[in-house]
Amino acid sequence: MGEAIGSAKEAAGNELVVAFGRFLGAANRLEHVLGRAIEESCGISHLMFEVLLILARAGEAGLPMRAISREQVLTTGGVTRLIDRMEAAGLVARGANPDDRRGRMVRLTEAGEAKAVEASRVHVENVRRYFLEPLPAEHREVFVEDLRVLSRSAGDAVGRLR
Amino acid sequence: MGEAIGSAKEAAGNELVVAFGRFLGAANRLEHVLGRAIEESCGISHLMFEVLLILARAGEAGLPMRAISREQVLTTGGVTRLIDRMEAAGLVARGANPDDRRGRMVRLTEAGEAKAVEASRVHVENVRRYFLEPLPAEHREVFVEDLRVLSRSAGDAVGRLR
DNA sequence: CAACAGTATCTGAGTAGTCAGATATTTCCT
DNA sequence: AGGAAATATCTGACTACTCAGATACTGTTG
Repeated sequence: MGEAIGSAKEAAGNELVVAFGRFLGAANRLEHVLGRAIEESCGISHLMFEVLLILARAGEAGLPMRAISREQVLTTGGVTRLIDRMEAAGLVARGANPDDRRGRMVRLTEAGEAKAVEASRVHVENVRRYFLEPLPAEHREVFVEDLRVLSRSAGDAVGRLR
Repeated sequence: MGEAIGSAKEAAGNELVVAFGRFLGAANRLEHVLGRAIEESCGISHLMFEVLLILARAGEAGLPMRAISREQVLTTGGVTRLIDRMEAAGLVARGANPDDRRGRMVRLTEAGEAKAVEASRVHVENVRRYFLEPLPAEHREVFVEDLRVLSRSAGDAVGRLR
């Protein structure tokens, strides 16, 4: 029975597909534990952290909700509820969208900005300490470029798939 | 305010950390849509698919539940419930563990094996079509090795972080 | 071997997402 | 302008996880 799977993979795929599968799993687990780490030291979920970063980039005026659901792996309903919680926690504020009265703008509060900075520090530090520094030295340079290509290719694939 | 984040990242990190962050997000989204694709064409969730593969590798005797929660991003409680559903769907069966009467063994049913093969085909085909084939030709070869290093490094990081 | 710490699984309660449908507003077409 | 189709957000009902605590067994240690 193991053979059945093995041969299905052999027939349709190759080394690369298998390596890719393992790799996606590993990346996922890593993001998972990095998210946990932020949660424990900063008290915000991984998704909240991503939203804080998105809003920090957006500046003073903030963004409509829809912009957040587009950048995230979250439905619009999920964004509504996530922003509800972040608003309750004082990290963001909702306001009217002057250009479109269906929509609303979300922007960081002061506390939200502070939390974004704090969580970024923790996150960057974790990535460095637990992933980058232990990386075999001969790979560190090569990876910058590969990571870019991988990110872009993965993004393209996501676009094609949905 | 965008500056605050920017400089926090600059201070603690570098190109690599930023590239890495974008990349992790992209990998995650990709796994997410690949999971969706399987769900739509095979009627099983992403996690069920992973469990099917794990059990297919394990062979006739199956595995104790604990082995599954170790390979997955799932708590033991989550595994109990996932296996409950898979059992209800006829994909796996639970049995006694002769070596340890606290635990139970989980193994694939015939239907589970068939589903594993079916879902593997779909998944491999999706990875090839949407990710690998569009990959710039000059990267395809290089990546096999890099993916391995990345998978291992990510796995190590996960181990260190938790 | 009795007690106790440890491990495997299950379960009740709580939380965070999904989906589908409601509402308000905009956009586009004629 | 008038009305249909599209879009932005919110909500109720549902699902699938987590956490903590219960139960049952195992392994260790004095």
